Amino acid sequence: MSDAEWLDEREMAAWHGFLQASNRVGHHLEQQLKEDSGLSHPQYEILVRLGDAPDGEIRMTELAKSLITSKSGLTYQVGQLEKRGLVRRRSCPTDVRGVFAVLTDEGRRVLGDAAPGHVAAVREVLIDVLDERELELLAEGLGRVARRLSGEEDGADRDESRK
Amino acid sequence: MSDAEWLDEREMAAWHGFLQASNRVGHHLEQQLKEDSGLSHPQYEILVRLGDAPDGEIRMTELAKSLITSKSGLTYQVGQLEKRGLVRRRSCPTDVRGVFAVLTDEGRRVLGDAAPGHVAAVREVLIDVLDERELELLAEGLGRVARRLSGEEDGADRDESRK
DNA sequence: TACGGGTTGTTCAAATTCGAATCATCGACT
DNA sequence: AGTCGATGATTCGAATTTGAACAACCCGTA
Repeated sequence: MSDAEWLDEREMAAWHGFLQASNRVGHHLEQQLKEDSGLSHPQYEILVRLGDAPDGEIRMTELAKSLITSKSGLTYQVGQLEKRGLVRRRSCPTDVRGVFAVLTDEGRRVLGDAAPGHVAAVREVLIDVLDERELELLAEGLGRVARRLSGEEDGADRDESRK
Repeated sequence: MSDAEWLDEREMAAWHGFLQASNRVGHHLEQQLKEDSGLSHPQYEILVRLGDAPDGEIRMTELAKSLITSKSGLTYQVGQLEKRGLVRRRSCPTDVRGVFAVLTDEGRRVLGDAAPGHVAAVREVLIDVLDERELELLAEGLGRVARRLSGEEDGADRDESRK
């Protein structure tokens, strides 16, 4: 790992690009979603997970872990979605404490309506701006970065660099 | 550009990786900063910009544009920093409406204290996880992505549906 | 000089986020 | 069964973000 204490030209460019892209892309998509579907990005993500899940239902905690929000944040957002009738709560039969978030028909419909536009936006601002090579390495590299931080130590690769 | 309407395997991986990495990295660094320096990431970024600027001062609006926050958000954060004595406000001599945010000596000191740890964290979670090639393409690709969204139309190329 | 459109920064209310505290329950172990 | 530590989800308050509304001001132009 290069020189401690500072970043060289290229490292700086990568970091800056990453930071800027994160913010701008996030912002842009937030707008796009809210404008086109009246959904916030967190809400959209919740619907997507539920849409992919078998029976369209997932336990709250599991949902919170797959997303980035805190548990309380999820409680809030699911509450919002419930108000709009896009999601329903169902208590878990085998564990009284447990709660499933369930995608309603209406929720599935709204998700279906929102998805194409969102995907198009993602393509427009990110995917189509990158070439094959970049896309490939982005997926690989950032995937690794994300995995590192989620498991915190999934031992994926024994890279000794202790910290 | 592949098939409209959806993302193929690799595109999906790139998008997902990007999204996850953005969130996780952002979160992680937020924690690191707050823990080590008592600064939020937005606050740290304000200090950095001011630190790089000549005389350590920048006009509010310009600062808001370089960051991602709204004008009111900046007003709030600068207010917070002012409370801690890290930043001072100075009204612009040539424009009564104008306000400069100025880095104080204390602010410069705090920034100096915070920077090494933050850089180390950035290196740990992002830079050192990527290899040379990835770093190169990340800088280039994401730089392009960010530039696209900031200028909104830097004349790169006419953006018809046909990217 | 006076006009009018655009700028500058702040204030305000509403929405969202987080973390700590809370409450009830689960599960393993004695 | 009975106890104890961990877990699931919510509630609460504090901090933050945003957009709209606002007040004051700049400047080019007639």
